[in-house]
Amino acid sequence: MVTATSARGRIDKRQAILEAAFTVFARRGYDQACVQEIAEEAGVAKPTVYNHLTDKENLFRHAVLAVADRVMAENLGVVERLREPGDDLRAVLEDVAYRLSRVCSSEQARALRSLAYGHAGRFPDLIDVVRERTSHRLREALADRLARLSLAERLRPCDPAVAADQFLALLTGPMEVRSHPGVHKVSAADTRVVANAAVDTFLRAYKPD
Amino acid sequence: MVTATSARGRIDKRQAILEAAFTVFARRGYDQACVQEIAEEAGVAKPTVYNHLTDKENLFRHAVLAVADRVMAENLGVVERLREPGDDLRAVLEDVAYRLSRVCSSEQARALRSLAYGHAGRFPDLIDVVRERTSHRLREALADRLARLSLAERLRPCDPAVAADQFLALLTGPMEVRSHPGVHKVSAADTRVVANAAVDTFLRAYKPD
DNA sequence: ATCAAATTGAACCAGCGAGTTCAATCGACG
DNA sequence: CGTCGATTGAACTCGCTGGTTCAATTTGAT
Repeated sequence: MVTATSARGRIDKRQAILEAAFTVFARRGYDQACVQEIAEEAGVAKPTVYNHLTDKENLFRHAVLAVADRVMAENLGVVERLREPGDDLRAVLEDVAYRLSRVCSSEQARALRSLAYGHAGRFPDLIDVVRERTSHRLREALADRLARLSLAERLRPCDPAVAADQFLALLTGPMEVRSHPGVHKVSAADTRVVANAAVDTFLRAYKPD
Repeated sequence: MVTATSARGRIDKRQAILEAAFTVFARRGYDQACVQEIAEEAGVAKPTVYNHLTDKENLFRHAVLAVADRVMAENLGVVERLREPGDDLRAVLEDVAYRLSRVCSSEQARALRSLAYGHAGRFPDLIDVVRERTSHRLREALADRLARLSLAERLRPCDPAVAADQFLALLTGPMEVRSHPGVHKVSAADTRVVANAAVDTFLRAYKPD
C-alpha cells in the first residue's frame, strides 16, 4: 500500500489540476484552453495531467462538477438559516437574500454558469447536471422552508414552488443586470440594496392577510 | 453602378450567409463551427463567404448582431402595447408578460444569450452590445411605461427602474427553469401559467393603496 | 452576342493543439 | 545505497481548420 504522504501527494496534485483546469477553462473557454496552459497553471507537467485525467473532455467535466458541488453546498447552507426564523421574518429573509446573492454572483458561480451554458451544444448532459446541483436543489430547499413558513402563517397560503422560483428570480434577475462580466464585481452595498428590494416586494406579495 | 436586381441578389446571398452562420454557430459553438459547414448551410461556396465577410470573427459578430437587432425589435414592439392600457390593467399586463416570455424563450433568443455569454471571454465587447440591445433597451422601455402607470395611480408610487427589473425577473427567472435547453420547448399553456403568476405577484406588490 | 463581375470547386499552405513516447530524474521506502 | 513508481521535459505524430489562390464557369446587364 502507498504511504499516507504519497497518497496525499497524489490527491493534492489531482486537486491542483482540477482547480487549475477550472480557472483556465473559465478564462479561455473549452476550445481555446490548451492542456499545456492548464498543466503550467497547476505547476505540473503535461503527461501528468493525462496520467490523472484521461481526456481533455474528462478534465473539463470533473473540473466543472467539482465547482458545482462546492457552490451547491454553499447555497444549501445559506437556505438552512430559514429553518428557525426569529420573530423578525423580514430581517432573516434579507440576510438569506444577501448571502444567496453573494454566492450566486461569485466569480466561481458566474464562471460555472457561463461554462455550462456556453458549451451546452457540445456537452448537453453537463448542463443538466449543473442545473440539478445548483438551481433545482436550491429551489427545492427554499420551497421546503417557504412551505413551513406558509403553514405557520408567517406567509400567506401559496404554492411554495412558485414562491421559491419568484424569490430567486427577484434576487438573481436584477443582480445579473448589474454585473458586467469580468469587470468590477458588484459591490456589497449594491448587493444589499438589491436583496432588500427583492425581499420587500416578495413580502408585499406574500405577507399574510 | 450595380443594378437593383444584382444588388438584391448580393443582399440575399449575404443574408443567407448570416442566417446560416448564426444557426451553425448556435449548434456548434464558435470554435467548432467550421466555415465550410456555414458555406454549405447557406448553399454557397467557401470563398464566397470570405468575399462577403472577411473573417470568421467578423462573420460571427455580424450574425450575432443581426439576430440581436431582430430580438430587440420584437421586444420593444411588445412593450409598446402598454402605452394605452385599457381599464383592465391586469389583462394587458398578462398579455405583455405572455408575449415577452415567448420572445425571450424563443430558439433565437436563447441561442443568442448562449452564444454571447458563452464566448464572453473572447469577445468581451460583443456581450455588452447584446445586453445593450436586449436587456437594457427592454428594461428602459418597460420602466418608461411603468412610470406613466405609476403617475396615473394605476400602480403605487415606486422606482420604475427596479419595478421593471423585478417584472422582467419574475418573468424570465421561472421560465428558464422550465426550459431544458435543446429539448422540448416550453408549451404555450405553461408559458401562460408562468406569465399569469408573475403578473399576480407583481400586482400584489405594486397595486395602489 | 459580349463583357465584367460574381461565384465556384479544388487544391494548397500554415499553424496549432491533442495525445503519445521515451529517456532522464526525483523521492519515498526498505 | 538501491529499487520502484511517479513525474518531468522534450520531441514527435497527426488531424483539423482558417484562409488563400486560381482557373473555369456562371450570371446578368447592355
